[in-house]
Amino acid sequence: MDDTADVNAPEALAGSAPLRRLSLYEVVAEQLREMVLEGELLPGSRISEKRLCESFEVSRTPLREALKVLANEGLVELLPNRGAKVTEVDPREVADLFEVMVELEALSGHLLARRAGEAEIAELRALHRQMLDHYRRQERPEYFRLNQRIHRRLAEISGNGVLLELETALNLKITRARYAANMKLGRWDESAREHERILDALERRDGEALACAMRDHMRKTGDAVLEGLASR
Amino acid sequence: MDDTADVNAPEALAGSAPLRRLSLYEVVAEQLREMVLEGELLPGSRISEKRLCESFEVSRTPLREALKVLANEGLVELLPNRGAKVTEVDPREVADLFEVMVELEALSGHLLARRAGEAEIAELRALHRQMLDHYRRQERPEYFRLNQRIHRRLAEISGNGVLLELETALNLKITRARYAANMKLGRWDESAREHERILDALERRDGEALACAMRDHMRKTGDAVLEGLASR
DNA sequence: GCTCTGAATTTTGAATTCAAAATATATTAT
DNA sequence: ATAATATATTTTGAATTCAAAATTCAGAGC
Repeated sequence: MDDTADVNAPEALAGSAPLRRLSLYEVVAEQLREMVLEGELLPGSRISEKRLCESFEVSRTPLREALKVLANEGLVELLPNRGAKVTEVDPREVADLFEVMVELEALSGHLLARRAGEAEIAELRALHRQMLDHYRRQERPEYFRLNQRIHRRLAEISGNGVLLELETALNLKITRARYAANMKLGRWDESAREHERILDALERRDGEALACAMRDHMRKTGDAVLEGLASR
Repeated sequence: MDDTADVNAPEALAGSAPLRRLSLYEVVAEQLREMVLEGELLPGSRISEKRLCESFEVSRTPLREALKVLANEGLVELLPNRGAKVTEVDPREVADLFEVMVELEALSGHLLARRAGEAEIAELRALHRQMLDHYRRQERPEYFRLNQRIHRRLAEISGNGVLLELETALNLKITRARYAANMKLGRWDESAREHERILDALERRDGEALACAMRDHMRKTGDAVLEGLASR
């Protein structure tokens, strides 16, 4: 307990400080989240508090608080008196997840057709065009990023805060399932065409068509992920 | 730090111990949850850690862990460096809540019609009859309890774990909104008739009708709660 | 040789302590 | 008397400490 020199490293994130009123446990939670999502911490593996404390250079208090947050998000499991483990990706649960997500997307579609402003539709169209550019240039990471951003924007513009929260939360698990299925993004072309359909319906403000398009898109994504999970 | 005699009170919950491997923070979280739901801690009020620690007779560590859990459930808000406050009941958010819940109920209905076993349908019918008994005898608390139990059972039997979790989580906030609207249960008669419709559709295994009935029931509940909230 | 029992060690749960931020109070100058 | 600043107190954030539970490992018994 004495070989590491500086226990407190206050110069850790010095330099630019736009707004860093972040509690320590929030920083740790975000790091952990990423590690779990990207598979750096493998599903099913036990989490040693000591190891993580050392790697993050924080005490156990904020780490344990962060673990509680992650547990509520369903990324880790807290076993009584025996620490935490990363939750397994259960295909059954993933199926349930998509079954719900599909309906949330449909609701989103109905709301969007009613509530989206002209400016917002234009913004989405612009994002869509950008994404297509990346598609043509085969720039996967950028494509993926824009894809995510469009979906988030759609949820935001539907104007229902609860819906946005739920979609965000479920999307966490979906992202994880994707990684687990070794398909950070599958179905480039198909997916792009489905997005086209979504944008079209939105511009026509055809709620029913939009709901169907979004529902379909999510359903197909789900099928692909589940297939990927099955063939491991 | 000296007037209270025993800091550690190990004889707190002695006696019956069917299984008590409950972490302290879980117990505290459950207590807090109840206090917030029942309005014992008023919306908007600041939470003093010291006061609560003393009243619960625990140290700040488990209390703070519990607060983090409640924050994720949306019952309290964590302000950086200035503690926690009970979240306000925002009619706008409650409206969003029901907008989503209505669709989740519809999904639940579709799944139920497909997946419920005969035995489970019989069980639900039995619970329904019991509830009607309490209705006839005007036993409000028992009626309310059965009502809740039926809804939970419906969610369970629909066989989608994610759906069950979401409905449970959202139901927390709905319960809180009900209390805030001073209507622990409104619409006895209407509600009973709607339940009748639900049971009928389920016994006929008419997915469409069941989804409609459940959707309607939730929508009407929402309208009533929102009306109650508006007239405060 | 294997299993079961029982210490020694490690790991977790919870209380306490220390430090920093925020709030309240007092003091002084205008 | 009021307002602004400085100081004291309280309250929160995070590290440390202490105790209890679980795990590991050794040895005895079969």
